[in-house]
Amino acid sequence: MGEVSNFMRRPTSFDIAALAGVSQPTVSRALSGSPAVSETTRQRVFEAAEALNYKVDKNASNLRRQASKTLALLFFEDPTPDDSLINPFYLSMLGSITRTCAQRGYDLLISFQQLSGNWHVDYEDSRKADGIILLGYGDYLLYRPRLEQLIEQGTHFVRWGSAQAGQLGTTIGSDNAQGGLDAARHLLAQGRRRVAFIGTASPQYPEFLERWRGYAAALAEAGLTPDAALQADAISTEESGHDATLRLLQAGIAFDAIFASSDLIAIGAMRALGEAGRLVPRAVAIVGFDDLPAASLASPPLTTVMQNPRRAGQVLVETLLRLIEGEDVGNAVLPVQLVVRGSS
Amino acid sequence: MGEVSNFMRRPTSFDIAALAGVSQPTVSRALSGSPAVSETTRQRVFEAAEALNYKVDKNASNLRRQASKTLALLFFEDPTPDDSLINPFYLSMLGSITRTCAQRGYDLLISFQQLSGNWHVDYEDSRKADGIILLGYGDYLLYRPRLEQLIEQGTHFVRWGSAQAGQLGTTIGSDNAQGGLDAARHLLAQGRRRVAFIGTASPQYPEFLERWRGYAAALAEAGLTPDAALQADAISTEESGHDATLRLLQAGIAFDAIFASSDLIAIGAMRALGEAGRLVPRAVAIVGFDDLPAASLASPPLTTVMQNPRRAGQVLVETLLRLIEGEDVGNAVLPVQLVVRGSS
DNA sequence: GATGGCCGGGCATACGTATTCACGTGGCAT
DNA sequence: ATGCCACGTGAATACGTATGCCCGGCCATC
Repeated sequence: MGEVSNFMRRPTSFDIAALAGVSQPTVSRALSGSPAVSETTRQRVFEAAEALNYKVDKNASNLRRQASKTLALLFFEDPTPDDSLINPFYLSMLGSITRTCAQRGYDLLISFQQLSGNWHVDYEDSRKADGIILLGYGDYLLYRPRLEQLIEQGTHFVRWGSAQAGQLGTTIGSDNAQGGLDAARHLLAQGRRRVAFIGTASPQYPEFLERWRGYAAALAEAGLTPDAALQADAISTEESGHDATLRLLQAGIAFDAIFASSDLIAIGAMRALGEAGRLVPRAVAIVGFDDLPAASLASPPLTTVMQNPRRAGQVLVETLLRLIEGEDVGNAVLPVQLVVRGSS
Repeated sequence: MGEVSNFMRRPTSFDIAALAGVSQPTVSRALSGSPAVSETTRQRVFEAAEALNYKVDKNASNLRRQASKTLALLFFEDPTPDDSLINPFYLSMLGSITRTCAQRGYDLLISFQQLSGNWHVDYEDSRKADGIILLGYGDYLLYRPRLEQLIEQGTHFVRWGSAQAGQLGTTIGSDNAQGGLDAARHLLAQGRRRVAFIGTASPQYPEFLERWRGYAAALAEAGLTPDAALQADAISTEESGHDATLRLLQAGIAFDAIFASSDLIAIGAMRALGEAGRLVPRAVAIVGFDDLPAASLASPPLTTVMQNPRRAGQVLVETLLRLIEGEDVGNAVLPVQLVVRGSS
């Protein structure tokens, strides 16, 4: 009884209207919770929709409303041309972002982009998304022109990055300077005096630069000045951290601590130290940045500056939604927290 | 010159038509590469579209074509009610899935679902997606009714799971039995005779069950029979693996090897062994399953059965697309590979 | 009992593209 | 010169929902 043929085409709002004995517009109003429809009518409509297993056609709905109730998340992977090496920190944001989206009634489109390629960020242009979230440690100089383009087109977007003044677009980021300060202070408080910095202090990577600034400020507090010989360039991969540390070791530079600008770098550094027979933390104390899951699994467990990916995802989504609603929102800086473990 | 007012509404295909001196349908045909339009006309249309920075409105396009060129990816998280603990193995599939989608011209919607909640898989019903990918180690008994529902509705979907006969829906999965066989054979070849199994051999978790079967087969080859005392239940978390191992230790069961049914379990087991002062691999050799990034970072580095997430993602997407196109496709079993490291 | 206001709901239309159908044009063969 | 066909294109319409406008009826007020 009541069995609906599988070969019948999908029901439309007209079918519901007919079954409920109302007009199609009333169906639309009832289902979208318009106050213009009485409770009894709404009830009838809901029952009819239930009976026919009716679902609003989002394409038609979006077309009419000129909004998609969807956000797009764009990951940028740096120059890793092969694939699959996604920064775990971003991945752990992902959960939080999708959840916040869902909670606010938005769907989430996801896409990986090569930073180099001309990313046709068509998502908002083609009305598939109402706004865009940009994620990726990347070379800011490559980013910048694209951001200008987005701004010019009036696209709604937020970035994860260094929320300093002068950044293009609305930017959410951790308090990198504070993190660098905390990390270096901690190492200095352990009596370390030759603290190496592995990462880069170039404006190409504003987040790393901020971390370096915090590090430099901590040194200054202790009456020290940054020593260029104690700094080794690395991007945020385990390999790069390993190689940079190796260069320091081979150059014969004396150091008793390392502040690595990311956990992946720190893990690579620990591997290099291990290979060289330098004990952690006895000979070299080490602090990372991010608090990846792998940080607590390393041996010894890695002291690190924790970023809060859950909070980060929430703030990104909420800021973007406010932007879409036309609010005038500013950048946001999220607190970080030093987590002391065995490596320091 | 040629500056377009920012206040002009988005251009439509009519605007392009007017500029190119053709009709709107011709614009549609030209842009979608229809052979029914001459090359010179196509050229004019492309130039006009370029000039006005025109982008096809996907909502209108999808509505008309009755297809969205979008897939939906559903992650299921087991009973972790808090959040953010996503199985890293799935995350590394994610990259491959999005890339394969992009390559085939599909967008990807993503969503996290609580296995317990009544997941509204409206994506295909509401025409937001043409098909669905289901991902998640989950209690199969909870899954099953939902799968039945999906099948009944005629939804196009593929699952990652145990691709054994009797599974509902098209299923892609690793060769779990072979992996278990390889892992246990390897341990036995090292001369170990008391090989514990940490995981579960219940039909609720068919993938773990398959791994157990491989393990049991290897024991049989060596003339041994599985000893129930050597098996400890665990789900795929570090915590659960730790606790299960602790139970074995406290029960005073003698064992000289562990086959853990996932890397997270293995890492937890190694922590428990470490706390108990049992050396790995001297006292206890251990093999995991998955080859998470963390596996090679553990100390000692974890021997494990590698699943190939890149290949997995590709096969999932390609199978789903063939399903959508009406092809009659079967399950697929992907090969695994034992990676021997320091823990065994 | 008449009138004004209000509420619920119907009519018509807009959203922007894809597709069907039909038409005109040119070339070729008869 | 005429008929046929193929090819390129335009006119019209379909897709399914949301919304502005308007109308009819009900209740309250006088």
